[in-house]
Amino acid sequence: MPVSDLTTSAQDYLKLIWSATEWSSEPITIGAMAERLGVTPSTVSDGIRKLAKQGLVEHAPYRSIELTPTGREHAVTMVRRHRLLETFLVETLNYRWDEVHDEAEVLEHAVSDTLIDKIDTLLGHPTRDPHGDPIPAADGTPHRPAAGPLAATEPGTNVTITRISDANPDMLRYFAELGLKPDTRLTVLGQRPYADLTNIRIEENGHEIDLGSAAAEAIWVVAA
Amino acid sequence: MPVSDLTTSAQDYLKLIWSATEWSSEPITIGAMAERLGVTPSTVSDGIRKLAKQGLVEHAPYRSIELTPTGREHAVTMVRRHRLLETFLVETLNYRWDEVHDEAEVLEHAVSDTLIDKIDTLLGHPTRDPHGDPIPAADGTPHRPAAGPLAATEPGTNVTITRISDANPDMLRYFAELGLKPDTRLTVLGQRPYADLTNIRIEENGHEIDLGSAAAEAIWVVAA
DNA sequence: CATAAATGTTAGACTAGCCAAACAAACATG
DNA sequence: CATGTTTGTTTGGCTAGTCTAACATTTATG
Repeated sequence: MPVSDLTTSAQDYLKLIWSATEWSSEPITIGAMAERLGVTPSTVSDGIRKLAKQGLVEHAPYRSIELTPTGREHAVTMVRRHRLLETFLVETLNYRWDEVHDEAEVLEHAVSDTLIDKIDTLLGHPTRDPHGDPIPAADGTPHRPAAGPLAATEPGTNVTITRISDANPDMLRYFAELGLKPDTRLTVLGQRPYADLTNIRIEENGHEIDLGSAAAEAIWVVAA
Repeated sequence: MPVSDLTTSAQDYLKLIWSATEWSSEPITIGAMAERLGVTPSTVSDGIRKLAKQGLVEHAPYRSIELTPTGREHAVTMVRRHRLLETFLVETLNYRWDEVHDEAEVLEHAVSDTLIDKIDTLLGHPTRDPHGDPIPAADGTPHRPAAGPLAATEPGTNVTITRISDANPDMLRYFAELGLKPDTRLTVLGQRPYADLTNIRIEENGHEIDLGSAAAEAIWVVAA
């Protein structure tokens, strides 16, 4: 069964479950899903039960949610669509990287596999989207760089930004103004846990700034 | 209310009603709509009643269907979306002109106004789609060339193809093989109404061929 | 370790789109 | 111009997604 035979909400559920374990590894809860999708927990509970009946997730009532191999395949397909679309919107249609998330969120349910292939070809098989997130290959193999959040990086370390969460467009605009984007090099000057601040220097322009914890959690880095 | 607030089926209904009067001028019937949309008449009857309640169509039971000004505005927006998307798929993503109809049919419900504007800009504000159909401007003004179907053209006339109906992809592929596309010049050699055949010469390559009535109705021409 | 708080599930109701079958109006023709 | 055929409408039923409110289970804590 192709992914396009799933309802759009089933596609959203699978993608969300997969995304939750892309960077952390704690499985997502019904409540957290409801929160992210903007629906009530009862809706998600019901939806998950239907996905389980279709063999796309494993779920015993009141217990955790796991993707089956088939479910994971569909989820990765949706993530691939989303990230290729984001890249396409930026590269080909002159969108800014902070504008593409919502547009891709809708388009990913409407595009055909043919269109995705054409985009992939036109862009030369890109491996990262505009926020630095890896684009899974057509065969579904993901590649997860050994990155961690800026908030958890030791002071004194030289790092390179790998990815920036695209969840909050306002935050993305702020990062863009500061010159923070994938591949930007930073030095972590200090962590002040009680103030929830991370102090960094941006090597490209020498600016020293403080980031709150929401920001320092959204930026993922690897040692330079 | 923006067009994106309508359900996708409402968008389809409005577009279809508008399209029915683009080239002919007989208003469409419930039955014809059902046929084109692949649903039963009862579904359409119900849908039209809802559109009337929203002030998008005028419809007294058992009588004809007319778009209100608001309804027409939304319909033209959808036609504009469809034709710009078709053009974009051909120009930017290397689709063939016979492949784009179905893809655009789905995408037109998912794209934002912003995306349509970006496409329009990228393509340099095109005025015709790959099949020769006029693309309504953003302000909704359509432009309808003084064209008529090839089937109704006097023998001996020199004509230029203005548009080719995109309803049937197989037919489009056949036309493409013959070299029939917008701006191709033809001479109508004869009309044989009882055999339902139109005999033409393609000026570009000198070929003389017969077209059945379905084909000769799908090709619209103007005197050269 | 019993109980309260947090979390998840079920039940019943609503909307939108669709269908089949029963019904109503309009139209076409003998 | 009356009647039968064609066309359109209504009714009741189905699915999918959503909600609220009632209920059940798990977890955390006093």
